[in-house]
Amino acid sequence: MKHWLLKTDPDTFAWKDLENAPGKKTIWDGVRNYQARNLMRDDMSVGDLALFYHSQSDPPLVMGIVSITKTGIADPTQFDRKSKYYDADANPAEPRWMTIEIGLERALPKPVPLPDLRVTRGLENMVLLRRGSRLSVQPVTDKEWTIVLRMGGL
DNA sequence: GCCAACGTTGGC
DNA sequence: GCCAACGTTGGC
Repeated sequence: MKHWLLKTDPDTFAWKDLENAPGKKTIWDGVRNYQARNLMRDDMSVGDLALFYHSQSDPPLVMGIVSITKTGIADPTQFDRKSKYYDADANPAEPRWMTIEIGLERALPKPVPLPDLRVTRGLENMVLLRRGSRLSVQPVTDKEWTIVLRMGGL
């Protein structure tokens, strides 16, 4: 089983939105970056776990744990003219933007602030902490996973 | 609000 | 194929 980190701007979709979603599940739509897409399409499996991270908050926080509940989903927003993620070049026969469905596993008892991650030994190479890192879907090593969960009170 | 870093677009 | 211009992300 692999571990991941999913970044989201809470103004767009927050942890509480996941808590309120039917079945506490959601399609992870709107990702428009090829590297992120490739990770979701090629490397994620049902049952993998991911950290749910709020960017653009003060401070940015790791909020909780989600699981990958479905893979190989064509992001419906690419075909939706009314969506801000609409892609005029997307072809329904060969969808460009593939995504996943996630389900809530559990909230971290203590959400972990980004500044704490930055000063924690063992996380020096975490993708999230790399300079200029903007990737919204990232791999997390087993070691990093264990450290972050412990910081979060698990 | 600022701005560095990054990804994409498009002219050549 | 190069690279300048542009738009976006996201920490601060």
